[in-house]
Amino acid sequence: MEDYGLEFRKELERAISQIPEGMVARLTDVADVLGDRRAVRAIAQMLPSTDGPFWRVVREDMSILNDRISKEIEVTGGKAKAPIFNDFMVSGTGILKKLSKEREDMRSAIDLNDYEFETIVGVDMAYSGNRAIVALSCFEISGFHRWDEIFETSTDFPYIPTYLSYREGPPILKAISESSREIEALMVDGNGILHPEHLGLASYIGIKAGIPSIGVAKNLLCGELRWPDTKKGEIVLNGKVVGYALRGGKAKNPVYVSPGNMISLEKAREITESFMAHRIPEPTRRAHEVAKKGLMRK
DNA sequence: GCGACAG
DNA sequence: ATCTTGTCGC
Repeated sequence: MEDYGLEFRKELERAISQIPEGMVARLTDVADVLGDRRAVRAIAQMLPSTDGPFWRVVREDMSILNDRISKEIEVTGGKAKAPIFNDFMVSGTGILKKLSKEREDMRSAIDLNDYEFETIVGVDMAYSGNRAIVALSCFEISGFHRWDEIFETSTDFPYIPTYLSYREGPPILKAISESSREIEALMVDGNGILHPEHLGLASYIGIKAGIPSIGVAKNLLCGELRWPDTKKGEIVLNGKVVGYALRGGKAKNPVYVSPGNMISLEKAREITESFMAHRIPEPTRRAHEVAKKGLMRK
């Protein structure tokens, strides 16, 4: 499978290794080298296990991330007193720019027409360190539960807002291809076309697997929310309705539904609504439980 | 300066 | 996503 996790790490190490002794580099500048400022948190988290002088990376306000830098330069009040290095030599535009373009090219493959299916499979993941569990829970459209399956994998790509496809996409696609069951359609934990580039995890998986998919997220990633009535809200992005906010059961907070692939906005909403006895629709809800339990045993 | 940022 | 105690409500 695409090993973007390793590529991400290698690119980070290549950048860090260029920071000379006596200087520091800003986290945001390092993130820019990799292609997207949104990766700052992921990078900050990865730094301690990165080959090279990772301690020379500082925050925007010059506050240090690692004590080891105080042995090389002056640190006052937790802030580094050293010139900022930002003359990175880079071969390309950064891995995240490349991945962003990959999604942009995939966008034309999204099909928002309706296709028939009698069952839908909820997908979710649970993590424990490097260990990752993918759970699939199949339901009939009528609401009847058919089966559950779990797969053990791993993920190296970090969580970066808007790049979830590269963290959870490969493990999920692997599980789908390894499954011996018939998988007609998917309900994914994450967004479909409700995404800055109109291509979230649900669309990514739906396209790669070639089946209908619906995205259901617990938090709003982007877009503007409009509530014509109290039960259903429209999510507008770039002047278009790309999804709905739905409230299920006695829940105060809504979930955000958007079509992934091979389904219309309205059918994605209708199917999701039919599974909303609780806040989280049943397929995804059950997959979440199954994944969590799968992590426990063994 | 403040808000926003799927899992 | 994960780390985590008690607490409020049905």
